[in-house]
Amino acid sequence: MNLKHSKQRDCIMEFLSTRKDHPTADTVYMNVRQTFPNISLGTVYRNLTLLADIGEIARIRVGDGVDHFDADTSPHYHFICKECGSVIDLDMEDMAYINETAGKHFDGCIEGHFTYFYGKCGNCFTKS
Amino acid sequence: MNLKHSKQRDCIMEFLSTRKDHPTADTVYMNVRQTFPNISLGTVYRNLTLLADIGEIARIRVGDGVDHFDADTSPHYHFICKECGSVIDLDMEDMAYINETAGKHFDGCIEGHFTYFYGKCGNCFTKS
DNA sequence: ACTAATATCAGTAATAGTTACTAGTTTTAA
DNA sequence: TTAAAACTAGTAACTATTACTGATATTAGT
Repeated sequence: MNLKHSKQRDCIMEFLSTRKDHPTADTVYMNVRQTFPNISLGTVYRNLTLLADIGEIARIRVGDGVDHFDADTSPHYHFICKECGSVIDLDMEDMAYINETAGKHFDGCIEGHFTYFYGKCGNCFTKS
Repeated sequence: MNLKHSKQRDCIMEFLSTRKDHPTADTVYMNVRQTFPNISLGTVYRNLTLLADIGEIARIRVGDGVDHFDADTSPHYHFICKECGSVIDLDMEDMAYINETAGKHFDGCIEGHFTYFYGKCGNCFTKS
């Protein structure tokens, strides 16, 4: 896969870098349109997929049926607010050790885990 | 929500109880059609959603873009095989304590977590 | 710089999974 | 027995995503 430079892709990447809230493809689309009014949603999807494939960004699936994207590819856990749906980074150590807990009575090979936490974010918690 | 009895729902529930492999709505549909050849896919979805809402079954989202369903509603973790995609129950203790680990530097309220493990299942592991 | 190869684009159509609508059928409480 | 309401099959609609198409932009080699 021989990459060529693309202004649209740069713009998508740059936008994602400014955000810590793990936007969806649609949010990226809305924002990138301020720079490229004619950009296609397909282009956004194609580039997000491409960037995720080459490891520049991370695709995050939190079970809400929509893919979220994160320019921070360092391993970290996420929190999803049940009220407002926002996806927030958690500051906590890696839990690789739970893979061994899981593997104790399992005959296959456990390579890793996906974990996300849910509840109420700071904002929604103080409101209620 | 006042429930009425329904043969179709019974059949769906009964089929799910016989399976430990967390079928998708489509798999349920295919199998229930052997008893109700004219059952509608919509009916299957509606009843799976209803049963999940009242807590009779669990809806499992493992990030493959398809909802899986489980008649075993006791809390337990799942393993997803990267090769064959099968969803397998894990025999391991609950890890409620990781909620506190996650909450240490977080200002909201952590109520729970979703975790699933991935790798190669026993079958696919011995094959390779 | 020029050109050819090809990655990329915008626009649109197609797909998959799921939910919503509709008119007719079952279930069940009175 | 009956009538309200939950349920059904069939179908249309919806959402998120991917695939297709002909035109455009990028880039390596001259």
